[in-house]
Amino acid sequence: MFIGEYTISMDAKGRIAIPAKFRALLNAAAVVTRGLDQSLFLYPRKEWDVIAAKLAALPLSQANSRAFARLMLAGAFDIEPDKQGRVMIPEYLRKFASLSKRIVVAGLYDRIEIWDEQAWLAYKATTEREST
Amino acid sequence: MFIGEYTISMDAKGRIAIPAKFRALLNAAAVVTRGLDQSLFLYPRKEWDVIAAKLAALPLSQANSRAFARLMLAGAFDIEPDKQGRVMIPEYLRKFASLSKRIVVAGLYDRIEIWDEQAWLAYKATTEREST
DNA sequence: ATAAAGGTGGGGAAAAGTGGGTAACTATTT
DNA sequence: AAATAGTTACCCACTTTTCCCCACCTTTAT
Repeated sequence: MFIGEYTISMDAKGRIAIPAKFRALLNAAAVVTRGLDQSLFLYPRKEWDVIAAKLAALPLSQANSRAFARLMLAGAFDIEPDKQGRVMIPEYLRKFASLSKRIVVAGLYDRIEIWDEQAWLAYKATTEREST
Repeated sequence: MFIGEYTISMDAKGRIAIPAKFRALLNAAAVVTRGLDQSLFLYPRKEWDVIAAKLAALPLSQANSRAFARLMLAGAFDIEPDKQGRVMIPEYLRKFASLSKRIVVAGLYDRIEIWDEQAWLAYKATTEREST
């Protein structure tokens, strides 16, 4: 199970080092895709296969579920860590999540989310404010 | 069952020594999370698994339940005691509970709470005043 | 009173994270 | 088809963090 939040940095080449705790659970094969709230979702290959099947099964009749499925399926990208355990995030996904140097990687049970630090802090601040 | 209240200290490396009475009940696997009122909750692995499964089952499509699950899951952290029975509290959780050197660890039936001593004393003072 | 167990502090080795040079590979252009 | 430019990934070097281990101090139990 993925839990916890880590602040790491993305280098000039668009590489990020997946935290060691997560790396162990990915067995060297994962899929990144566009997520919700300006974040990226990263799934282990096996999980992704299940998710993709579910997305494909969503009713075509509803505009919002169709849009959601399209967002995630079309944006998906296979990644493999290099020998140092780092992964390359493709340019279009970096742009989608407006990733800059400081990145937050969060474990959310069956997936990992990748955020720009600023966006993450802003998101946390607003949700904390709302829930009090 | 966790009972009792202990005052211990956190060292410069962010480590705290879980009281021996509690350590026995954790069987070397636990999860810390953001608690209520500026405290942290520490659950044995089994207890946590139940909570996490519930959080993961919340609908991803709804913004508020998504936010709740995010904060709770990303805020959680797997801890393993070192050979001396101490655990490292990650920086973001230390900050969340404003932990400084003096720490209070309290047993609350199925979980352990971790407080900064000042916050604990302040909390106790107000609740005692209110209940008389 | 003495021994044993629990708590505290810190040095140092190992692991994780970071940055950048360079070779290999792809694609595009002439 | 060859040349060039651009991208990818392997490798090395360096910094930071984590964790193991030892030493010592305090408390509890016999």
